[in-house]
Amino acid sequence: MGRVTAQVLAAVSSPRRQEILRLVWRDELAAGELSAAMPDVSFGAVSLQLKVLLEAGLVERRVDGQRRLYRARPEALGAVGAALERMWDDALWKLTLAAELAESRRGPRRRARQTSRPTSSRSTR
Amino acid sequence: MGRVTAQVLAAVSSPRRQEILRLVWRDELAAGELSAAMPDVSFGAVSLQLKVLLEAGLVERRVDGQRRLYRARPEALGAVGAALERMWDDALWKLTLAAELAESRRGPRRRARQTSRPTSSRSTR
DNA sequence: TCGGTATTTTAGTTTCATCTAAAGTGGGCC
DNA sequence: GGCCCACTTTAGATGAAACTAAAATACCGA
Repeated sequence: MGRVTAQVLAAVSSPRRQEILRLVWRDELAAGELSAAMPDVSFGAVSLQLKVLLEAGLVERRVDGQRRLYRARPEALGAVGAALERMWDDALWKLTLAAELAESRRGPRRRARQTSRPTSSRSTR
Repeated sequence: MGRVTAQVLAAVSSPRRQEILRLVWRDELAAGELSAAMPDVSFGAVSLQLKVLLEAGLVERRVDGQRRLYRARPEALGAVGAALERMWDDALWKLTLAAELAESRRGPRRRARQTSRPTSSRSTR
């Protein structure tokens, strides 16, 4: 099991990054697919959070053509990963997720999407 | 075992609060004794962090005369608590703590201590 | 080489956690 | 009451995290 360091705790403490981890916990997703699943933040913001997670060793990246596929590394999270899974299974958690994300917002409030939605690319690969 | 919520993760993610938790992990300490053990922050700052930990259920408070004794609640942290203990045992952690505390500082930089050091009160109780 | 798509990085903005200093609260003792 | 002591809370300051929009980079196919 991976060692839980202060860096790991810091990376996992952000609701936004928890959301990303949940989305790539079992299956890998392209950065754009992740971004599409989180309509309230820009692609750039997602990419920056992925970088944080990558540097903490909490996700791994695989190149596929022009796409970058991300997948969580649960083994890096050890006991904290199990705690996250329990959190996600918890019904109460689902009810409070939106509120927590809203609370955790620090940057400027969103006005419109940066780019037109990624056109559910199915062609590459 | 206590449930690890997003609030709990947020509370343990701060190096300053990790330091506090470590100090009251086994034995209870008065707020002033805690503050004396952390000479680089004011009494007020310690009190505020204790409040955060208290509200997250990670410490408990006991009144003793004019003193407030704090003790960690490891059971509230479940497996994450064990991860913390491992972190504290790690030699590398000790080397990086100071740096992380420095990095995590957000408020104004310290010039002098707010009050004269608590005079190692041994009389009450 | 060119154009399009996918992603990352940069530059600049906003919000909030953390801090300090000082004021406030409350217990204990004379 | 009046004083001191231990602690908490408030008001204000500061810096870093998280964000957006836009520019830069990377890869592919024609």
